Amino acid sequence: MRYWLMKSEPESFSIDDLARLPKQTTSWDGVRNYQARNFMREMELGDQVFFYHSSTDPTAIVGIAEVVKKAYPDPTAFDPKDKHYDPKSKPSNPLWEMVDIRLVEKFAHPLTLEELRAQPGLEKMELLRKGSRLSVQPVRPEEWKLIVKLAQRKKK
DNA sequence: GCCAACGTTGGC
DNA sequence: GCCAACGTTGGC
Repeated sequence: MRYWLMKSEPESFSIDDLARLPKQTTSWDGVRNYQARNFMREMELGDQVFFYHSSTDPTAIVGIAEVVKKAYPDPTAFDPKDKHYDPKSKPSNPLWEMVDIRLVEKFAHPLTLEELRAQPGLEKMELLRKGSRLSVQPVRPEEWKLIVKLAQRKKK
């Protein structure tokens, strides 16, 4: 099983939005970056995903989701009225794909980017790399375990 | 194939 | 709101 991190701006879609959905499941549509798409193609059922809130205050890992459907064509790419429409993607030859994820756990205490940066052992995390913009990225198992432990330990 | 221009992401 | 970093586009 592999571990991942996916970013979302909470103003468009937050972990609370995910929690409110039927079956607490959503399709991760709208990704228009080849590297991010390729990572989604690698995802297997049961893979675990950190849910990250970007462009907010504070930015933070706010919970865990899991992959419940493997990569399949993203229909928003076919819709001219959709914000993420891409005429290069045809139903006969889809360019963009998405996976479905289901909420596993919302952290009682989100781990902020600032806290992650200060944490020994996470220096190599893609999320913390300067200029990193990848919205779907792999997380190393040791990083995953450390972050989960921190989230459980954290008390205010 | 190079690279300047442009649009976007996302932390601050 | 600013702007650095990044990915993509398109002229040459």
